[in-house]
Amino acid sequence: MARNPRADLSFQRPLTTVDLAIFTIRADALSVLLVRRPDGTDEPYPGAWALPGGFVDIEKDPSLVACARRKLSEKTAISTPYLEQVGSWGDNKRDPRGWSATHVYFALIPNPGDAVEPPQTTSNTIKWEAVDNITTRTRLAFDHTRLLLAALERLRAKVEYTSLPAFLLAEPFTLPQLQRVYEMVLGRPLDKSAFRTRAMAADFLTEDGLIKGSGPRPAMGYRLRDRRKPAYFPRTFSPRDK
Amino acid sequence: MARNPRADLSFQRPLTTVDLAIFTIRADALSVLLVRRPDGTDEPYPGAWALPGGFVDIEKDPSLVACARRKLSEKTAISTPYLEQVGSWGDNKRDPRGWSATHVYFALIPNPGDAVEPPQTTSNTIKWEAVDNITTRTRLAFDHTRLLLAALERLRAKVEYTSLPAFLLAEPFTLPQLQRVYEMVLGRPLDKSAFRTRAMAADFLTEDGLIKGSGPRPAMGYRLRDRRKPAYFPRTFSPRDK
DNA sequence: CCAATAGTGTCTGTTAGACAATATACA
DNA sequence: TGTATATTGTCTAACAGACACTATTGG
Repeated sequence: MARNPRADLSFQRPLTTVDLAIFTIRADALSVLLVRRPDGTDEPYPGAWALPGGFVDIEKDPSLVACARRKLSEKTAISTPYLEQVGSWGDNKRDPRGWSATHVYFALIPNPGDAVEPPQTTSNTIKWEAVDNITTRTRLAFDHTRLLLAALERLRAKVEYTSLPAFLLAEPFTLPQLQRVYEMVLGRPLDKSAFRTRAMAADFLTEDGLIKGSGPRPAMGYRLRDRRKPAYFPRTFSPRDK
Repeated sequence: MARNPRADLSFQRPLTTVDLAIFTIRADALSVLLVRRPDGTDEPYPGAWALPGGFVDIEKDPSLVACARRKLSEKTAISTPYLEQVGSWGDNKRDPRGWSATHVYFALIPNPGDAVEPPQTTSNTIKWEAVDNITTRTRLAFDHTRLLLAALERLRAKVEYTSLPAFLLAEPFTLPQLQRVYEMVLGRPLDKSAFRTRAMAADFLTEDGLIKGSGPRPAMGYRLRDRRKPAYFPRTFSPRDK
């Protein structure tokens, strides 16, 4: 009934975009990929840093997730990341070009080396930024600061009770490496023994031989049992004194 | 850069809709509001049951949430529900009228009595359906079965560790009533003593005088300390034998 | 043998769950 | 007083966190 008067579909449609928060570990810190907005007088936020993303192309993109994957591969050449939707944001203010709604995803990729920063990108159109440098006072294009903080909040919340950080490491990795990633994302130290107990109990790792040279004593290397989805712990991490 | 060739915004835009899973407790069961699609040859799924929702009206709706609230109040006359976004779904198949993306919210409202079913709606254009009757074989319009199951999954997941079910009760309510709601949503019994301990420890209730007549011994009535957002428990419910 | 990191063992406080016991209303 | 429900108390197993201890490498 509410749709009847508009069955002709002639009314104005909102702009539809997909934006991505692509996380990885770089320089011993959780980092996110930013791209520079193009210059040009008819472009909003020219030259500003933004999350990678853009309009849904209804010719090229069969779905929102496909659109997210396309934009991800355009920027990183990573084809099998962990990808999860954060949510959507839409109003008449966030884009000066008109009423727009964006669908936000976050991706976790292993430390990408140079796969993400081909030579020409030293021409500062793309960069990794440590998330600790992102605050509400950060000036990203559009409302991307807000979107990024929401993605970060989601990530940190789930890290408390899932194996998500494993997707930020290249395989094989060691348990001490994995623990360091947890600590970087959460911003607090974790007990070694408790961490190992939890990780093994969650049963999402398979042994893959000792890794030498990483320190005085070689550590066991592990691979993920299932790279598609994380394992869930029965409880969250929580310090005793809390 | 990816936006440059389209700076004119002349490309085709997806259809943008908002759909709602409005939950309440009815007839001692968790239920969801369904509306009947209008008849008419130019309407998709004529006469089929669907989640309430529809196109975003960029004239009337300043934002997606505002759009969700508008559609909610059109159907239920409830103005202060608990409202949470579930996510968004979009592809070229889900709506026969074209590439469409929908933003899905779920709402929790107290048992509404007749506020939701005014006299004329006995003309079967709107109904409450127990969620236990919803399966993947249910035939709702569009992909609404999938959307509803996602909303239900989200609700059930959060009920394990939040006070969300309290939003399904009219205030004041008793702890046994609240426990029954938890059990209805989760589909399993909970231990009385453990439930009370958790609820009181979470500190989201305020006493509101004894409620007589609900049984042999009157129970304490409670109100929510904050009707805007739920409390979070430190752990999930979990039976010992699991 | 020492330093450094990997990995394990032990202890203890907390707490959820099971279940028993008590409290309070109405008939 | 009896019955039904509300509310509290007790016991125990599980387990996270703290922290000490052992293991294994290179120098």
